[in-house]
Amino acid sequence: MDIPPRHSDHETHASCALRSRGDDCRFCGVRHLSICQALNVDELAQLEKMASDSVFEERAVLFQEEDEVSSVFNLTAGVARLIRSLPDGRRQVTGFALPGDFLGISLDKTWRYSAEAVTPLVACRFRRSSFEAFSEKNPHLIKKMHEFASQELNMAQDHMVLLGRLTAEEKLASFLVEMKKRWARVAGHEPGLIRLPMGRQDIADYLGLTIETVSRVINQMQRDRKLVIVPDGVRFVDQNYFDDLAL
Amino acid sequence: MDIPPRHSDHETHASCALRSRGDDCRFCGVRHLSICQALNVDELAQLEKMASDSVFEERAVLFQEEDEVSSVFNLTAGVARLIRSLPDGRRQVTGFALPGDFLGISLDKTWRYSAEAVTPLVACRFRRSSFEAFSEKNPHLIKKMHEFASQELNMAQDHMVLLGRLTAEEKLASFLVEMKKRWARVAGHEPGLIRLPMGRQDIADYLGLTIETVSRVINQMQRDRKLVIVPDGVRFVDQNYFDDLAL
DNA sequence: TGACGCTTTTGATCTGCGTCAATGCCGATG
DNA sequence: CATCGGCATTGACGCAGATCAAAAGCGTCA
Repeated sequence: MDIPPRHSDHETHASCALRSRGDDCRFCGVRHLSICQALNVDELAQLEKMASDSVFEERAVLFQEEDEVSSVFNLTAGVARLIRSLPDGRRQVTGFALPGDFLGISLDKTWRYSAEAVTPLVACRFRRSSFEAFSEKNPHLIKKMHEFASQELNMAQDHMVLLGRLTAEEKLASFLVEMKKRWARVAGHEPGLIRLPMGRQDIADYLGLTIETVSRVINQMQRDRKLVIVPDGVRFVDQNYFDDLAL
Repeated sequence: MDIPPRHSDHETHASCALRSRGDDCRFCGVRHLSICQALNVDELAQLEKMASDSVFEERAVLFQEEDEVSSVFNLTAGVARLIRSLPDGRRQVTGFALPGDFLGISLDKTWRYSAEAVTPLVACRFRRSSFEAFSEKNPHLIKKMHEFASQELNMAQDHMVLLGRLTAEEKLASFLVEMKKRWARVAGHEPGLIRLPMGRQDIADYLGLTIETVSRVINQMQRDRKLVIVPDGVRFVDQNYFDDLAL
């Protein structure tokens, strides 16, 4: 793959290979998953004029907690971790963003979390000011954003139950079932494989556990023939076991 | 006035004494706190025609998880707990609703959590169908609802950090600081008093702890002269202690 | 006034998961 | 191919908070 010249830190602009949206929003692979589903072809064409594809390499920082929101992002390829940090270094991963997910749904002035690329990723980027102006003129886009935010709120509440009331084994089972469901929505995934591109530490910080506990529980599940660990993820052997344990 | 079906034997209709909105939304005590702040007097008058005050007594159930959303509520007086339950009885309190809070912001078809009155409470009630129709015609109301949902999402993410990464002492400190801030916005609160109308079990289920731990930590704080426990709440003695510990 | 029911507090003990430490694994690099 | 650095795994041990149990407080009611 050819690597384009860098513009800032680890960010680059889209080359053909990683270009997911392509040159035409109408043929965007995540259009039906993303907030763009609210738009007709005309509106899509208008929005496209404001968009620029951005490519981030692994570990690149999309934005930091407290930063001003100068751009919002529509993820088209790759995975990002969303992080809240405490002054002493403790971290909570509040979520993982997958293709089709929108970052900046709240239209707040500053980011309340950081986002980092877990894998190389591509995002459709809008300047906040342009995007906000466009949404002002398209109430049904606001409505769609509200639907997406509501969905996120529901997921956040699910996650509160997980963090507050589940055991380590239940947390892992819920996480794996969640990832299985979410990958199933993404075009081009291999059914059966549950991709886990994030490291054990990210999983631990997502589930309110330590890396050691995550490792122990997953490996115990493998020993008990509930799953097999494969490169880049896991495969379920005993789906019922997971369905019974998961939230 | 046409009233939607009741969910609970404990529900009654508003009497003068508990009536908070009164007969005129323009003079509503929580108007400036609630989504109604998005509306001008004309719109307010229209919305008022669709509203009915509902009074719930302590422990009354406003609605249950999985129920169809037939009404949405704008809390005008009192406190509610919002609960997600697991099949085996474990509970997570996902939040406490205070005056000015809106229940039903997501416009989902079914409730994702239950709501129960912690104190006697009054809510301005709208049939979902009417409210949704009204919001369709008033895009700036949708925008305001989106702002409120975004704010809730931020609070939910804060709470994930609390549940996943704070110690019991830090959780209690954060909770008390949060309640102090939230009561400060409600008209008629006594400054200095942090009202805790919810029981220890509710606090425990909110913080992902047991009732015993909540009791022990609060009483230890009192022994250490960080706060004093008073009827219906606590008072801070050492504000710095709480500011340092809280999220 | 005393008995009842419910919530809170307090004490004793237990345990799930964290902490600390070592080892293993694997891809990158010279 | 050997070395290195980052991540994952595994084991031994400790502790924060859960569990179990009992007592104390407190509002209600006959």
